Amino acid sequence: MTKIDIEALCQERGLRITEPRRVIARVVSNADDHPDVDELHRRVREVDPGISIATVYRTMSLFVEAGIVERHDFGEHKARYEPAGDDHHDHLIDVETGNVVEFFDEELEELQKRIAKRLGYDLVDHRMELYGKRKAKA
Amino acid sequence: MTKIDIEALCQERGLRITEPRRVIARVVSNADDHPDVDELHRRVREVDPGISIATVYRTMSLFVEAGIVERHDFGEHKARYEPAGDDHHDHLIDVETGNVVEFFDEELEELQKRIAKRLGYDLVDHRMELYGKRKAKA
DNA sequence: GTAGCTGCAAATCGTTTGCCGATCA
DNA sequence: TGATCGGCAAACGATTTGCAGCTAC
Repeated sequence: MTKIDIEALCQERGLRITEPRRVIARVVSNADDHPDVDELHRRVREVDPGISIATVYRTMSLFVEAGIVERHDFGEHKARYEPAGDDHHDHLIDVETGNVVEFFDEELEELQKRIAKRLGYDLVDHRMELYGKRKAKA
Repeated sequence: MTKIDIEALCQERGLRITEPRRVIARVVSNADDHPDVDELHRRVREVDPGISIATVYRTMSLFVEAGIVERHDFGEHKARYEPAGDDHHDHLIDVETGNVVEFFDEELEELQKRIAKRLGYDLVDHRMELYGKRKAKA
């Protein structure tokens, strides 16, 4: 989905543009789901079987720091990633299938800020996941 | 805070009431913060230095399953616990001190259900944490 | 007495890191 | 060429588990 511009990314931080980084960037860019590291590694190896999982970890950290990828923790004790768009959104996880549905709700965003404020804090970040069961089709 | 009735708990599931369980129950009951396993273990050992961390883990799982303790993951990659009251609440974590503030907001609860519904799901559970920075005192 | 518990240490799982040869600017 | 990289395997931190002895019932 979101194209990752490694060239620019590396340029502006004096990093090298290497084959592994190119491949990993492409894989993440193409992901329209929320793959974990193993899944990313699997996809990466389809392109270049020599890339190690350590490199996937290192590169993902790089991307997260650069702000072009978001790391999530959906309570499975392992990281899941998605390309960071400019659109903020939260997640609803289907408890039966593990599927992740993205959503955005302005009212929710506002409410959160208001709650933080009421408690004497400025909202810096938030984590919000809904866990739901698909409603029976009517 | 919330008194844990191990006698009853063990009774109804055919478990033994042992010294370690008694001690751990007391420590958790007395906690008015959100201790992690190491902290629990430390407190437990003040009462009985022989209790191992494995037992703390095992017993906490027991309590969580029994629904008398809640396990949280505030994004530190380790569990934090609190006695489960009948009052549901969410958490705001002070990003500077790590302090946890509990809060409840009816509007928020409603909104979450509404959002899930809108997406075609019945809300089963939710996780919501606000991360805030204390506002400068006026 | 015996099934269930516990301590200990080893195993697991996701993730990080030290080392050293390989590679890109 | 020389600083970065990346592969490999060892290290790590939280948590779990196998085993063998202990204890509540």
